[in-house]
Amino acid sequence: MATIHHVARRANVSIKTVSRVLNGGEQVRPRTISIVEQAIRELGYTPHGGARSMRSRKSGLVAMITGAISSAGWVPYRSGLTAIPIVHGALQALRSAGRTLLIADSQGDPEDVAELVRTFHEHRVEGLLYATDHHREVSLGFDFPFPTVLVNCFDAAGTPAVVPDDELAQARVVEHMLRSGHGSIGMVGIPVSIVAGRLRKRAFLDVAARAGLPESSVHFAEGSEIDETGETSVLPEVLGSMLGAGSPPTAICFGNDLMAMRAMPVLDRMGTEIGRDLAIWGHDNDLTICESVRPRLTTMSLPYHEMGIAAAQCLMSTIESGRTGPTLTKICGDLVERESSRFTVPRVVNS
Amino acid sequence: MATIHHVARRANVSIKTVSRVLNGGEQVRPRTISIVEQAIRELGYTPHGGARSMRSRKSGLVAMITGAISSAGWVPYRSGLTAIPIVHGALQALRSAGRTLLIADSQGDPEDVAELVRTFHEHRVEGLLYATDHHREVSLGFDFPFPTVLVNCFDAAGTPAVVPDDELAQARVVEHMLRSGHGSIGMVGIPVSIVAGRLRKRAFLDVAARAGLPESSVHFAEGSEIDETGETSVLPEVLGSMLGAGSPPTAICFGNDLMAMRAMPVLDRMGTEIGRDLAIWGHDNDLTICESVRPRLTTMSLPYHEMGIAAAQCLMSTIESGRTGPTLTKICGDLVERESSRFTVPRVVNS
DNA sequence: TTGCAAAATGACAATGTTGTCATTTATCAA
DNA sequence: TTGATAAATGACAACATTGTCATTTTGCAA
Repeated sequence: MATIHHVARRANVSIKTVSRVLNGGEQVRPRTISIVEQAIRELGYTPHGGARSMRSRKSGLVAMITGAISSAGWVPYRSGLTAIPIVHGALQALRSAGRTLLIADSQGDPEDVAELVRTFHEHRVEGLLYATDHHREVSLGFDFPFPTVLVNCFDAAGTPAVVPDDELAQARVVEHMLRSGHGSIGMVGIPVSIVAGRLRKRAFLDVAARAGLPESSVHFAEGSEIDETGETSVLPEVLGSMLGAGSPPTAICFGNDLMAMRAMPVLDRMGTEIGRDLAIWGHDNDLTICESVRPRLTTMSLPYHEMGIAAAQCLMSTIESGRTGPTLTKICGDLVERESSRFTVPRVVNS
Repeated sequence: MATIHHVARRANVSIKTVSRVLNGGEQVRPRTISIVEQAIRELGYTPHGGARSMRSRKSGLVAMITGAISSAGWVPYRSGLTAIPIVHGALQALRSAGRTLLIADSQGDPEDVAELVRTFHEHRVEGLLYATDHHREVSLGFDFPFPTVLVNCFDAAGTPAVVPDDELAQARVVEHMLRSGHGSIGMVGIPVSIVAGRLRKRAFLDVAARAGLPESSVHFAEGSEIDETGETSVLPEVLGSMLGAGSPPTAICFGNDLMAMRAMPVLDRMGTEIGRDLAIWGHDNDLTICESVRPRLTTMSLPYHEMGIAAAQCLMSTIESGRTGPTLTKICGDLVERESSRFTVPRVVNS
């Protein structure tokens, strides 16, 4: 395989000059550059990254660990898939900066992480992105030998992290409800034991209160886990009591699109018609769901792709400057408006 | 940072002995091994993969290109997500063999591939996995400077490839239909312009014919693209004419779970009740869909995870032996039986 | 003890690149 | 033309390993 020596010989220059052409930045005569470049082309020469990294202490490699791609044992369900846009966003940002991504997943096992870090360190990665499948707190357990940015999670130690802005997202949903004229609103959230559930509940209640809605017109209930399979659903009970209340909501936000989809037949059986009696919102912008149900589901997207980009950029700036970036970056999704939040038959919703 | 020299000095041995301990295989006294290992631990030494690869010409790196993670512009829809289990399977197989995965995606742009290959070559990857988001033919356009295995795709040049066994999968669905006693069966497939559509149609018709079903009891129609948004659906028309035929099917297989899900309200409006008048099957085992609809959807899974494992193993054996593996490996999914293929009220389906 | 084979270890070159510093070549004012 | 300076290039060491081959140590039979 061709080396820098072969190129140098062919171009009749020293290896150092070839190196200069390769790396740019230093002064080389344009004529010399083109001679060297031709030699490179003719020999099909590709520099050896390993040798390079040895001398320059720069590998151009960034690693990513993701319990995101799988939790233990690979269950190809929602949870595993959601974080893929994070990978994609990071990939995109890294590539346009000329860096390459090494990827591995932790299989959900913390012991694995130590081994992965060692492997990455062997390849002299310059930084690490650590992504989880949902917004949660983690504890890394030990020091990484390179700059690290958490994605979709955060830790008590204050490692730089990029997370979704669940509070602002929920606030925007409520504002959308109010702007649409709803005077009594409801939310069936994901459990408050989950970070996103906690933050969204708080924002839902806060914004409603600040808007001056009376307590009797603000309904909150906790739905089931993301992966409930439906048979044991609490939705009939929850929706029954919420819509049977004194001043029932005309707008309900569900904790995620899956829950919203599963609520639809329940509402139907109750005789509550979306578009006539009720407007609904989801969370996540899962297109398989949102574009399939009728009416199509209005939802607040999770900005995973943007989070991946932001995290990669944050990491790269840390690598290049040597200084740690901001501790917590929150990114808010967009409200994707479809039909489920509108009334088909125009009517005055509130007074 | 600690190097092999520091370890050698601390352990009072030569660097070569440390190297031997690191790589195993050669004779070293157990006592020496433990002294060296202790020195390694104390110094927190990690060998430098770059230096290693330079001398030994082995990087331990395998690359993966996937237009799978995104097609142009990142649309976080079904198509992009489906191939993730491939990544996961490959990751799993590679890791247990002590290899690390470099990953990038082609953004759907063939020009990008050339650049990616160059980057990978710089890092001296030992092999490449090339995965697509759906089963299709590709043409690589140029020679890769390392062994390559295609996943979920194949080319005219006969590059080793691992693909889903769409024909066998469809055959199994039909056999399941027949075993369940159905005497008239139907299929609303994905377009035959897609490889999977073509293969499945052929298998559907072949198996039905071989089973001796009269032509009038075998119904095939082509549904829309994967990403149809529903408003322009051909399903009402297709299902109307299929179920209005002379001897209408009591069992229908849809081209994918999404189509099956979208067919449900259509069937409902037609007064056809699943579980009483009709049994249905899907393809893909998309859990978001299959576990959410009622009745839950019986489906033929796509073995992406297994394909990832098989492809990685095929690639590694090529790397290690220097000989190219089998040209085409077909892997069949499993039939996942849920309620949509059963009749709730027991009854004799046929004669 | 001695001698000999086998086991264990070490010295040193080689790998492909970049950094350091010296040297040659070009440019331009006097 | 001549210096003086800047620009361009080169020689050689250094980087962190492993391969080759030589040397030392060990184990064991005579």
